[in-house]
Amino acid sequence: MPELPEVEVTRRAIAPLLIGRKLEKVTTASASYFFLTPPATLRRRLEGRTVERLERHGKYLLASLDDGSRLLLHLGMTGQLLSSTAGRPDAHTHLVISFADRGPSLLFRDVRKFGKVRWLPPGKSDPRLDKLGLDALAVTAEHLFDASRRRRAAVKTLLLDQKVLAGVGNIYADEALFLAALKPTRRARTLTRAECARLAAAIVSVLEAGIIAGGSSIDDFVRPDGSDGGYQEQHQVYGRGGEPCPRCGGTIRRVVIGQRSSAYCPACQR
DNA sequence: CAAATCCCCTGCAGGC
DNA sequence: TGCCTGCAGGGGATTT
Repeated sequence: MPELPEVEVTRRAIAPLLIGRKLEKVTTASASYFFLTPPATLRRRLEGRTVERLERHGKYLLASLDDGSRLLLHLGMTGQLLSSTAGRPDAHTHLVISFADRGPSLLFRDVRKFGKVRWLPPGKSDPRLDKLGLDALAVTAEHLFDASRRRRAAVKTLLLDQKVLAGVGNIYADEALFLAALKPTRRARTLTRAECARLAAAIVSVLEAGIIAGGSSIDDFVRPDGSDGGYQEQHQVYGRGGEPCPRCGGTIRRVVIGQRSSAYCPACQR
């Protein structure tokens, strides 16, 4: 499932596929939950435009076009942005963008349709973007400490709240909490400044390692060239409930926190 | 404001 | 073999 590292890996890979190229033809699937902007409007607004920049905000991608408008993309659970050199469009391909230079096209596939695409007129933003908290790569101990003071909820819930921290999802939350030796069920407001410092460092560490490894390829994530990321091989606890803890050998426990499965070592994480 | 719940969607694993 | 159920989960909307 795409989180900050997977979105960043995707951004870096598709930036050269988008920037400076003129969008010639946009092909869309039928209207669905996926399209926040109706397909016909999307085609009309995009065709003929040139992409100038491609930025990441948390788990969102934002492409700036040459008329001042912007294209907002979210990969949801199973979204993939692919070069046409990596595969043909199929029943799960909702968007195909071809370019005036006749080079490789860009495909947006998403099996579960939790992904989103929206065209933003010049000068207009989107509440989804406006609500985002600090980018997770820039997290600090102070930020976590301040944000957690009024929170009775589990620290893991805090990490998953995109209004607090933008980019962390279920995998990297579990991995960061393991690295910081903090139990995911700990009440956020009970964290000390020292623990917040450990947690902030752990978050940055696992996210950067995830980017370097090319993301975590579980479920559907693949890189835009079709290759798998490698970070799943470095997962210490995520998806490993019942297996031995890599640090102490005890058994990793699986619990549900805020409707999400979580894995942690009861001995190592307090 | 925080927190809990439901829902969108599809593929797959497990049970019988 | 095949049907049915439950589960995975980002995040918005709604309710408490």
